Amino acid sequence: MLTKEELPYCPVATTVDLIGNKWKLLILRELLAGTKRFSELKRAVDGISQKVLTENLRALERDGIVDRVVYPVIPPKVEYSLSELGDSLRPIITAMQAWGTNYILNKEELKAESAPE
Amino acid sequence: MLTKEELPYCPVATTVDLIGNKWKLLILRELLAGTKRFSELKRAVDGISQKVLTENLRALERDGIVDRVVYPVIPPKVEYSLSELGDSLRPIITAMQAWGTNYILNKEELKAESAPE
DNA sequence: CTGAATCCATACCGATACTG
DNA sequence: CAGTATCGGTATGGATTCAG
Repeated sequence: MLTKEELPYCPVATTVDLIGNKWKLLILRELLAGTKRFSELKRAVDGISQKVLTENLRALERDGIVDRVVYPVIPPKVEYSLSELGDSLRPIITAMQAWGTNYILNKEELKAESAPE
Repeated sequence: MLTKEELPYCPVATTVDLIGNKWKLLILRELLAGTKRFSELKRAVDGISQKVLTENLRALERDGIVDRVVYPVIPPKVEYSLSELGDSLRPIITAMQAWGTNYILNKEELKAESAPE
């Protein structure tokens, strides 16, 4: 967890430091839909390797955004979910989802205009 | 009804592809406040190098998010601003700003509790 | 002032092998 | 299944130089 002294003073920069990379944003998208096992996340986040997924989950856990629960069974079962802090990021992902949806829609409209039927 | 997995492309992934990196998000933060010259951006975005700033501005320009206006004067003067599309990203940055502000505030409150005067 | 073009270090990431 | 460790290629980014 970062201490206050290590944090940049700009709120946007603070947020960017914690979740401002491709993989973390996509992992958050998945966990906002609910608790997921490691293998589920691996399947859901397209193109991510096991190593990178692990690294990002560790970072999110360290920063108090993700909770990790290990079930002592065989074979191992580990569940990841958002902490309260993590869930509070929802508006950011929601805004990105809304923008992306619009972007794709407008793109298709333009395509339909320039090449009707 | 289509599930997220069945869609050709995820809206969040689309957004992430266009602006999902540290520098672009910080550049957007600056340009949302208004038109800026290259040197102003360089100064405002802490730690960015000229090369990386140029590369990211070119990418944002290519994607229709940023407008670039060159004034044919000596010394050169180039102004960057958000296009309409770029400005439509405002809710995302605003959400990040709000979250970051809260995060910092809560952090300071915790600190004050654990070490009261 | 803006920016293109180098060179070069290192950060990142995929693949693989191995463990409990 | 979940995770660590290692290796090596690639991408990223910083510093510098040159130019319009």
